[in-house]
Amino acid sequence: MAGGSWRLPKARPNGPPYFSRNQVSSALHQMAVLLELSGANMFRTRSYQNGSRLIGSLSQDLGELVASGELFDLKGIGKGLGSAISQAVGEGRWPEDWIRLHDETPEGLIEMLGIPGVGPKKIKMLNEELGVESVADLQESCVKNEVAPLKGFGAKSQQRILDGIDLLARFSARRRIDIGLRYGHTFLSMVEGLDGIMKAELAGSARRRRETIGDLDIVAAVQPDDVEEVTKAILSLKGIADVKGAGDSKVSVILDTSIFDGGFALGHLDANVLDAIGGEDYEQLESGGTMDAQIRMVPPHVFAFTLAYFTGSKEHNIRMRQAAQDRGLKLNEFGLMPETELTGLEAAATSLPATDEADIYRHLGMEYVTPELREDMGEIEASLTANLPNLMDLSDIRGSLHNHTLLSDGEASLEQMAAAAQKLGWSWLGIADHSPTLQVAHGASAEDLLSQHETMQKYNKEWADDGVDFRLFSGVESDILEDGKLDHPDDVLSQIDYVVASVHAMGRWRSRDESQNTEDLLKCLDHPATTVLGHPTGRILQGREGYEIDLHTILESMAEQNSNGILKAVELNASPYRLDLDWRLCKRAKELGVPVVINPDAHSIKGLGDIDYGVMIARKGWLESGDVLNSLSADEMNHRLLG
DNA sequence: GCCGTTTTCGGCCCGACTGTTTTCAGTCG
Repeated sequence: MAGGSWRLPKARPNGPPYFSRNQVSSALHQMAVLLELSGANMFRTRSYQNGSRLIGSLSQDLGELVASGELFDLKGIGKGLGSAISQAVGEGRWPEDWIRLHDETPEGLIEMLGIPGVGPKKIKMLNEELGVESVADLQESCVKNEVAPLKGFGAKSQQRILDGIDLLARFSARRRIDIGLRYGHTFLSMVEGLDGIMKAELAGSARRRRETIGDLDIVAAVQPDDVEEVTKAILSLKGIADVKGAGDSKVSVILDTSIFDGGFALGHLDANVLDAIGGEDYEQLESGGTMDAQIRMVPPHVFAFTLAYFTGSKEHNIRMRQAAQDRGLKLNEFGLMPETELTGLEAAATSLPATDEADIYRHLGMEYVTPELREDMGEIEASLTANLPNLMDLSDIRGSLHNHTLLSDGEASLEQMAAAAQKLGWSWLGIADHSPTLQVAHGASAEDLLSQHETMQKYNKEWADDGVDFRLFSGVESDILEDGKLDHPDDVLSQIDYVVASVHAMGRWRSRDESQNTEDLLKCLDHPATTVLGHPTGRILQGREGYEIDLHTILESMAEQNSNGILKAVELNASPYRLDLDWRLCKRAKELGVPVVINPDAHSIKGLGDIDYGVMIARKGWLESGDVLNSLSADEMNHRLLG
């Protein structure tokens, strides 16, 4: 969710519209959390949450929706939210009661929501009874034994809160997808190998390929008679640092890096990324990191239902349940059945059968929805009308445009990178080393750039003569300077094949507002040499927010140029630290007809492998092979770049 | 706060777990 700061977004100076989609979405999200803390009706809270999601994923222009009054036609926006948003966007003022609620709520209470087992009701009570206003206050109260005597609390609750605070302090709960999947696949293969496990699969956000993963969910099919033995076997597996609980159907553990035989290493990081995540200290944190995992054991005949349920998302599940209700059925983790007095596994005896998840969708008149798409972002409707995309996959990749060599801050030579790309089965590779302004990355001079271009031409000719289906394209990752200017003179840029234009001066860009940043990027994209917009928001996952930018406007402008036959592609930076373009906007780029190019931003041979994460996110963003430049042959790519 | 053709009130997805209770509230996914 957008935000980070818990103040209501500040109005632009020159409205209307005074607020962007992202800002309104962020304000609604903040309100939902604050309302929850104030003890408001949970359904009211949910309305704000739904509103936040809805506005955040709008493709239409919010200013126009407000001006025309069509805002009120959106399902989920009624009189209350509609007039609040209209006033904010039209006049630049948030409603008085929103401002008041912000002023009245200590920020520490929001932080307290992160403690496991502590929710809004308990926070409210702790605040009212003990005057607790922050995590630190709460810790102190627990130590002084003030919490246990409170009604509804007790000695165990108090200890659990203390443990939770400890956990919170050690590391924020979510991990990047590369780390999460390494833990997930390693642990899954260990569990799969145990006697009594008939089959097992990764569920949850890892299976949905979210960019960050909270904890691992594994669903396993086990005969009821074997559960006890299997539980024992799981608990004796390597890599388990702590056992949080082990019941009849669920084992909950904390994994640490001892699960990895060969130790745990990070790949090469560019200086910008290192800077954002706190340099070497972070590596320490990383190697000391842990990951929570839950294994749920169910009888084989309910496996598909449990897998679907724990794959989520929560929002997707809600829609699925409604679809079941529409057919007079009830859907839960045990089955899909007529309404009955029975509950749990007993009720499941009356369930329609499902050997896999596709059966569940089929019973509801839907096409199978691949896990990546289960976010309630239009997949339910597409599934009901048989309009789901035919998603791309790794085998569609034939090259990528944004990679580095020794010429700037890469670790491998041009020759090594080319050989590695060929080994991957690619038909082409684009090299885009840094431009001079980015001194921290040893940005290459114009002379060096052009000399490397010559070398590539020479290799290309040799390959062509030998009948080798491989070609290098020479580009540059140009910094975007003041006023949207590029970092080399036009006569240099015109000699190479393409330009990836990226923002690196994060300090300056983050200190400016959305409209200024957007304006500069639009100017840069108007430059005839600019082909690709690199890591469009500059975000580092778990590290820093990107600069503010109206990507909808940017993409619309790029769409217009493409429709005039001018290639302007948006990068999906595949580094697991970035995954920028965000998957939610991949779908928008596709709708607009803006080509996406998945780029590993490789600084080493190994770095090329990050393309995998890019493909995961591209799939999550509904992309088909025809939506990405990576699927083009070398000849087609040559034609798109050079006409 | 939103929704709706049995519309202006009474619903809003569902179940497990935990710790606190003596029949349940809060939290979580």
